[in-house]
Amino acid sequence: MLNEAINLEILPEAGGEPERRVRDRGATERAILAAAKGLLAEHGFQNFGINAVARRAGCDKQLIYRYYGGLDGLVEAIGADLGTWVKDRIPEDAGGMFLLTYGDLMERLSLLLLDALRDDPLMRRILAWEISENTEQVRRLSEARSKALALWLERMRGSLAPPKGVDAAAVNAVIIAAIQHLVLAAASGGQCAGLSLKTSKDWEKAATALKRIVRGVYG
Amino acid sequence: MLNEAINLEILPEAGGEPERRVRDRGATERAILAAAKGLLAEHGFQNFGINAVARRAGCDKQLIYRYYGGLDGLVEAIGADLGTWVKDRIPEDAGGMFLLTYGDLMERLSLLLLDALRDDPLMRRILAWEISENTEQVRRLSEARSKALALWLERMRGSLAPPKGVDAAAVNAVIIAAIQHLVLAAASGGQCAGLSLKTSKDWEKAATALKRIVRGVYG
DNA sequence: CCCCACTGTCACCAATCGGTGAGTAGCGAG
DNA sequence: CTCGCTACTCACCGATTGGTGACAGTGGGG
Repeated sequence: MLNEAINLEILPEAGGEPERRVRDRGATERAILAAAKGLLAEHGFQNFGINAVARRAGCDKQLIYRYYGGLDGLVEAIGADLGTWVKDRIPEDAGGMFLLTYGDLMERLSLLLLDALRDDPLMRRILAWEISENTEQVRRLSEARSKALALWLERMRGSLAPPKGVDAAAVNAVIIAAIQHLVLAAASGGQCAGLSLKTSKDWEKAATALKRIVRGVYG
Repeated sequence: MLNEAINLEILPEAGGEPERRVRDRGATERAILAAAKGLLAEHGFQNFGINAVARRAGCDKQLIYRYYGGLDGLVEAIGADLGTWVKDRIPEDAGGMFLLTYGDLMERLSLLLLDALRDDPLMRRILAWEISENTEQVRRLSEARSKALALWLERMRGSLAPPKGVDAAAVNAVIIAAIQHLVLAAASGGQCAGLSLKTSKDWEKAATALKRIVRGVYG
């Protein structure tokens, strides 16, 4: 009743807006995906639902069920999109750089990852989601993300080998953990463990500390 | 209607349970607080709401409004409780240990923090919450948590001074970030950046890597 | 031309949410 | 015993959730 009244009032002549949704499935699918990604990036997974996505995409939620098979399928589609993260973020000249030692490499990689995460809200939200929930939905997404990350690292690593006597896998995991948490904490609270992370000067300090740590283990 | 039916079916004789809630405000308040903490620890902040807490506490949600002024007040009460975290977790003999260098201290602190977080589900959930949302609710909680942590660190530090030429605050923040993220990732996905974190053997590897990192910066 | 598949819309469902106002039950003071 | 305070419960509110079935408009192929 109410909805009817509102629609009748708003729809017929909304000031020369696009008079009617064009019948273009592809465009609609893209709009839905974009809406989902935007919603996730801007507001996180808290109020992420069918209704919200449909509202933002400007279409009926029924279409989400039809085209993606529901939220799960939509999330999976986002995960598939995540594969492009690598090539969007990789500086292609990485191979041509003068990375003499494994320490050089890891220092550079750490800072690159830090910056990449720092200006990728969607990836951050997914990361946070991954940490807060453990549903099948999230697990799929997480898998896609971690695969993208692994690919990125692998590609950057090239032929450089880690120093012997160090469990590089474990050490790198710890370093990556630090980077991810720093970025997440900064994005939500502006600080981490008492260290403010707002201004670029703050970030310089953090980056310096990170470099020092990497150099400490890898020389 | 439905609720009525269910209540009539379950409440009157649930196998010799306490026949009736005793009129004891203090006990009820404690029950509510415990329910909230348990709910948060077990299922996270996702389905954390008035209804869920009241259901678990076995009382009407109205009481939560009356005694705590709603969810916000309840969360605040949880935050206040967090102050006790320190004395529950601190090995009191810490001052008597042979911590000769700042590196010794930080190594020990790192491992202690790692273990403390590893078996404190509530603290982990709060940490995750802190990272995923930025409401006033969470901010208060976060403040309480970070104060507890700071107190803990301060108490452990004693009179040992960090080495000169190192931004200890920043470096420690990075280390703490790493620890927190490792524990969070492990608790939700069982791994971090490809490093499995399930068995105690896995954790030994992580701890070794962490030690190596700490020693790398602080010698 | 008509028909049918496809795109999109709408109305409705049960369930749950946070929140509130009104009422009941028990205990202690007078 | 009665009164009144307090602990507690209940019934309801509007809003929103995920989900479904029926319908409308359109365009292309027979």
